[in-house]
Amino acid sequence: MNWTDERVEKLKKLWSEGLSASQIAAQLGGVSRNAVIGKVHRLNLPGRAKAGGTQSASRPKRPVPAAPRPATTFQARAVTARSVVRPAGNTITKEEVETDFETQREQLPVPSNGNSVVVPMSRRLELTQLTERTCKWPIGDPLNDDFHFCGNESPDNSPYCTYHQRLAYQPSAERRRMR
DNA sequence: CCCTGATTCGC
DNA sequence: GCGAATCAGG
Repeated sequence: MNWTDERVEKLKKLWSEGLSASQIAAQLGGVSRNAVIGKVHRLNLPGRAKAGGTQSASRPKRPVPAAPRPATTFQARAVTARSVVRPAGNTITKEEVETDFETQREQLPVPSNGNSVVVPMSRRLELTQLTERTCKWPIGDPLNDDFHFCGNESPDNSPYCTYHQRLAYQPSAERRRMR
């Protein structure tokens, strides 16, 4: 796709409106967010200001020396086999001394028995931010400006999160008597 | 992992 | 000039 005057104009407009590069790329179509960002820079459009000023201080002109693609020319030889005697038939993986940090799972109030009318909070995503694994359940009136999508994580390739999945695919209520 | 913008550099 | 690859940060 070329950067026609029209497209450049739209780019400028959307960028000035604060849309993200990926959002703009989505609207323009045919270009990646990288393309958009690259173009923005080439046009000398103002970048996104970092509020507060805490950042933007460090920015080495040349952070990347030169050695991106080493190709497959190295030999994996660093095998330091620790001779640790294991009980017969017990093959341990790798990690011997491992810092085991706790991963305490937060238990959300999700009663697995019947009475669960818990409506998950939505992430209020905009159409352009939906990805392959975000719930696409619409919320609100599309004509209203507060319209958004659920946006919570959806399993694998499902278009909806586990909650909205049920709403979307409610089995015909009367048909559980089969046996 | 998802996303964001910034930069470099081969094309 | 273009934008993929990459870096860096949230």
